[in-house]
This record gives sequence, C-alpha cells and structure tokens, in this order.
Amino acid sequence: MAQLEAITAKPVATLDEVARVAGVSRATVSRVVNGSPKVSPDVRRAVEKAIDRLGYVPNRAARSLVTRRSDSIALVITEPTTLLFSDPFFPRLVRGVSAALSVRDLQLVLLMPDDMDDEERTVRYLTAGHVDGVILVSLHGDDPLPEQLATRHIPSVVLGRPPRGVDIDFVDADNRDGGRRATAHLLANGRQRVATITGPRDMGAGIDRLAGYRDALTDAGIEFDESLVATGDFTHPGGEAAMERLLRDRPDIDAVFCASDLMAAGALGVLQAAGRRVPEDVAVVGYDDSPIAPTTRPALSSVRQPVEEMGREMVHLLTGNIERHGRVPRHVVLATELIARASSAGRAMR
Amino acid sequence: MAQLEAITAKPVATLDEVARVAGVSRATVSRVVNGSPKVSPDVRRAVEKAIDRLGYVPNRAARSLVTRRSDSIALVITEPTTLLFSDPFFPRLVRGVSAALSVRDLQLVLLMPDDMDDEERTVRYLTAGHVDGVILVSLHGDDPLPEQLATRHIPSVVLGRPPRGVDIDFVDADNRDGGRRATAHLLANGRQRVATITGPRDMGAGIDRLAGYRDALTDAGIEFDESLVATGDFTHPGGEAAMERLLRDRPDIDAVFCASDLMAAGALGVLQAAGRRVPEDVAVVGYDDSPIAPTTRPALSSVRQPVEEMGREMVHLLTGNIERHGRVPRHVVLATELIARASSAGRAMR
DNA sequence: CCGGAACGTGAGAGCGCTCTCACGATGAGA
DNA sequence: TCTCATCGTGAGAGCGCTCTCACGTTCCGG
Repeated sequence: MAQLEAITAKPVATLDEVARVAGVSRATVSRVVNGSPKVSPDVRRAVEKAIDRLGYVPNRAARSLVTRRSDSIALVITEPTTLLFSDPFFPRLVRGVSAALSVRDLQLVLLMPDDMDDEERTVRYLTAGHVDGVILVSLHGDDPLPEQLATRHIPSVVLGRPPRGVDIDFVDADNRDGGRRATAHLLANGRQRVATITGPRDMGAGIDRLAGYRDALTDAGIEFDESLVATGDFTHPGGEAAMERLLRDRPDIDAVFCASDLMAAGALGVLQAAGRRVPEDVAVVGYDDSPIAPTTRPALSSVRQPVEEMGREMVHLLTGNIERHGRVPRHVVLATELIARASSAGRAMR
Repeated sequence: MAQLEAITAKPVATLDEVARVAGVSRATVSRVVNGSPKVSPDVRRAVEKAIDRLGYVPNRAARSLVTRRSDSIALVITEPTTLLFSDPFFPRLVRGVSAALSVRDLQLVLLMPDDMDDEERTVRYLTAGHVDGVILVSLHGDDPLPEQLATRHIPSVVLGRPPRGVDIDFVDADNRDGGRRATAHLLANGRQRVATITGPRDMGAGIDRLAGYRDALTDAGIEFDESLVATGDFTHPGGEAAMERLLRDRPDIDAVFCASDLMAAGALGVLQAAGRRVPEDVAVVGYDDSPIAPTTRPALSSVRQPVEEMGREMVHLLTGNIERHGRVPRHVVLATELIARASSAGRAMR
C-alpha cells in the first residue's frame, strides 16, 4: 500500500519539545493547543511563546490515532461522464465545500472513482473510517453508495434529492420552482404554446424541472399537453434532437423551456437553422446559467442555482450530522434565480 | 483545531486481532499487509484468510505516525477568480490527477485557498508535513508558494512553465506549438492577414501561444506585424474588446487566432455584428477546445490540450520526485491537437 | 558431524499525541 | 481551625502500527 519512499527529513517540533522549552508538561501544552479553558493565563502565554519559537504544528496522524477522528471529510464524485464536466457546476461546488471546510479546519479529500476497481477501493476507504464524513455527488439515482454508507453509519450528505426516499441528509436546489419560474417567465411574456425539453426522467433534476413546468401551466390555467414535451439528456446533441422532434410535431410552438443550457444551445441552433427567429418567433430559456449562456446568440436566459451555497450547506449539514449522530435526516432546498437575457425577450402582447 | 465531536463507533479490526486469529505475531501480519517477500506461503495464506474474515483495513493514522509518510498529496489551486471555472479545464485536470493517484493508493487532498487567511493556513498545512508532495495549479507567475515549498524541501510539481526560471518540476502543454499549429492552419487555408488576440502577457500560456503565432508566420515567410496583435485576458468581454480594436485598426484582416475559446466567442460576436461572415470573410481559431467550441455558430476550431494526461504526468513526476529527493528538476511538455471546425473552413485559394 | 549462512518469525520499543486520574495548592464554609 | 470543593498541573497509559533485532530452523559445504 505505502508507495512513497524516502521522504525528506522533517525537522518539526513535537509536543515534548514545546513542553520542555515552556517548562511545563506535555499535557499542558496539549491543553493550550486545543484551547482548553483550564490553563492559567501566564502558563498559556509561556506555552504560546514556545510554540511560536519552535514553529510547532501538531502532528495530525498522532492526534488522529488517539482521537479516532481524522478531521477530514471526503467529497465523492461518482459521475461517469462528461455531464459534470461540461458546465462549471463542479468547480463551483468544490469551491463552496472547500471554503466551508477550511474555516472549520477540516480537510477535503477528493475521490473520483472512475471504474469498478476504483469504486471498490473508494468504498473500502470510506468504510475504514479514514474520514469523519462523506459528501456524495452522484446525479443518478441508482448509486448504491449512499445506502452502503448509511448501513455502516458513516455520516453522509448527498447532493440532490435521492429518487428513492432514502433516509439521508441532502441538499438540493429547488428544481421544481426553477422550472416553474422559467415557464412562468415565458408565459408572462405573452407566449402561448410553451414547449419543454426535459432532462432524463430518472434523475431528480429532470423530474423536478418538468414538474415545475406543469406547475406554471396550472397556475396560468393552461392545460398540460404531452405533445409539447420532448425528453432530452442534458447534452447539446440531445437538445438538438429534441428540438427537431418538437418542431416536426408541433411547428406552432412559440417558446421552449430547456432543462439545461447545453440543450438550449442545441435547440437554438436547430430553431435558427429552421428559419425561426429567437426570440421573435420562439423564445428560449435554459437552465444552470452556465458560461455558455451569455455567449450564445442571442444570449440565453437561464435559471441560476446557488451552487457554492449548496456546497457550503452540505458541509454545514454534515458537521451537524456528525455531532448529533445523524438522528433525524435533514433536507435543505435552496432557491433558484431566473437570469433573463435576450433569448426570452418579451414580445408585444398578441 | 479538532472540530468534529462524537464520532460513531468504529468496530474495525486491528493488526493484533488479525494476528491472534491467524495465530501469528503482529509483525508477520504487518509483513503480509505490506507485501514483504519474507513470509512463507502457508502463513501468508492464513493471514490473508484472517484479514478477510475480520474485514481488516490498516489504520492510516497509525501507519503514518511511524512511517512519517502520509500517503497523500495535496492539489493546491490558487486561482482567485473565474478563469479556471469557465472551462472544463479544472475538472479534467482533477480527474487525471485523481486517477493517477488512485492506482498508487495515494490520497488526494484538495486545497483551494480563497483569501489571505486561507492562504496562510494552506502554507502552514503543507509545510507541516501533512502531505508527501504538492501539485500546484496557479496560472499566474507571481505566486510565492512554489518557492516557499522549495526552500522547505517539500516535493512539488507545478502546472505550466513558471515565468521566472524557478528550478522546479513542471508539466505544461506545448502552448507554443499549439499557437503555431493554429496559425499555420489559418495560413494553409489561404488566409493572408492573420491577426491574433493574445492572453495576458504575464502568463506563460499567453506568452507562449503568441510565440507560436510568430513561429508560424516565420515558417511561412511572413513578416510579423505588431498591428495585427491585440492583447486580451482570456475572457469573453476581453475578446470582444480586442476584436473591436483589431477591426478598427486593421479592417483588412481575414483571420484571427484567439488564445482562448472564450475570447474567440467574443470575437465571433463582434465580427458578425460588424457584418463579417465567418469563416467566409474572416476565419477564427480558438484555444482550449472548451465545451462552448462546438456550440458557437459557426462551430469554433480550437486547439485541444491533453489535460487529463497533464494531471497524470504531474503525479508521475511528483512520485518520482519524492523517491529521488527531487535532485534534478524535470520538465514535461505535452503535445496539443488542432480540432478543425467550421469557423476556420478553408476558402478557395485566391 | 559441525559451523554458519539463509530464512522465517516474534518480542518489544517507540512514533506524537490525548485523556484519565491523581495530586498539591488555594479558597470558601462551618 | 479544619474540612472539602475547586482549580491548575503532571504522570503515565495507550491509540495501531512499523521496524529493528534476536532467535530458532533448515540446509548447505567442508
């Protein structure tokens, strides 16, 4: 297992040395380092001086060994393909998680298993108690990991509402409300026949955004029409295919809500190739507010998720989870925001 | 420091228990676990059976304590802003690094300091010997971290050739050759007045891609013309501004090589707004082959970097570095690839 | 038949830390 | 004045592992 040979010498001071320099016992230094209140002010000062002088930094391994805590949490990303990589979702999430951990002096261990072998290694690693908690990012619902961790009592939080109602903490963006907002926005702009290109029907985000679309129709007193719904897969080509289908089946549409920006970009291209002007003939709204949104022509309206905040919130939940032994599963759903751009500009009311 | 309270009980077996079950000593079990050759086959088998039965997994902290190795390396990303987040560079790199570490049974600790406070914490953490090596991703040359690590003899590898010639291992894509390829491609398509929008002049990638542009001109026997060069900053608005300047100063250009896709997308918009057809009037090539490249209209030709491979190579270098005490700095430069799309389609030779 | 190399194995120290427990000093209450 | 908390401090055990060293076998050559 151990792979790295011959590490350079590390002249770091130990607790013992600090104790000697400060003229106290190891126990007292430990108390100072860990902020125990039962140390007299002058002793504390002396110890702090010694720590400064020696540049002492506690040895994490030694501490872990006795506390049986690692002070590190794992971020596990089990997303096989490009999906996660095509928008800045991942970096933003990681940044949120990282920032939240950093202020708590917790360490972030990143795990991205990419084959079965790796996956097994990951499970073994996690269940061996090498981390105090796990943040799981796997967009598909068929991942066995959450349950494996739950049965082994490893505190964990997942991103996105699990399709099956596993009793587990999760953080999600309000996909349903996001879908509702996007659709309502199109309707408010005077659109009459609003179609939608959905995400995969087995993913929470796909299901919820479609539900939001229906909500908006209901709110507006418009009947839901199955022929205005095309199933996509969040990708650019998927969006193109869905748009072609839509255009063939329902040439009369005047707006499309796409459950991802990538699909929206694909739809945009197909619409324009078919001679439809955007937004004059057909308005388009995407989802994710990815960096491509402002760069399409016309610039794409989109629904923005508070991704960094989701990361922060996951850490928050997880640390709470660890403290209270994960008694009651908790769920946090964060609000989205509609960013209106040219692709859904209003037109004169009929 | 220690923040997490009350961890769940961990019923994991210890070396001692395995030894007892297998009827051997701790030392022997340790030998088996670590693959020592000096164990007889039958004893080894017995130990392995016991390990299986008890589900034994070595305690990393205990091992670290004695070996003074952590079997983990840090990936430090000190990129303050959006740059890293607007293209899939980061996720791809992380995936490459992660995969390479995983097969070596090394752990990836991700550090993304985002303020001064954080930065200090990071330095303290790294220099405390909590990791066996460091992979540094900081695109700007003014980062003090590489030198800090070097003076403290922490093995490290940086991404991208450092602007100042620090004696440190690095992995880079061949930006110069990439710039050359892109420009040569435009020239080969019959373009006469090829402009370029560069990256920041204080970043290796910016400098090198421009140098490649000059190389291609030289190769083609064309004199370098300063008025065909506009400095950008890798961003979309930066590309727009540079393109406007170019169009004003040199309305006669018939091709542009942009040092990033984002800038190319910006340039595309400005060109089209100015009534220039792409690629008929002006051909455009970008850089990075980001996901926006195939989605622009027309689809953007671009230079693709082997990002995953760069990640893998960094790990490779780093582990080697750790083993041989980083004697001689090593540099790895990986080749790029031109992805030709519609934006640079050839036109009939004059 | 014996000395010694070669090999497999076990005993035990110790990595740097935390934490329990005991101890002496101080102060309050009777 | 004499208890008895209270408080700050130190001694020491022990977390789970690796690694050195010593020991017992086996097997060779002389």
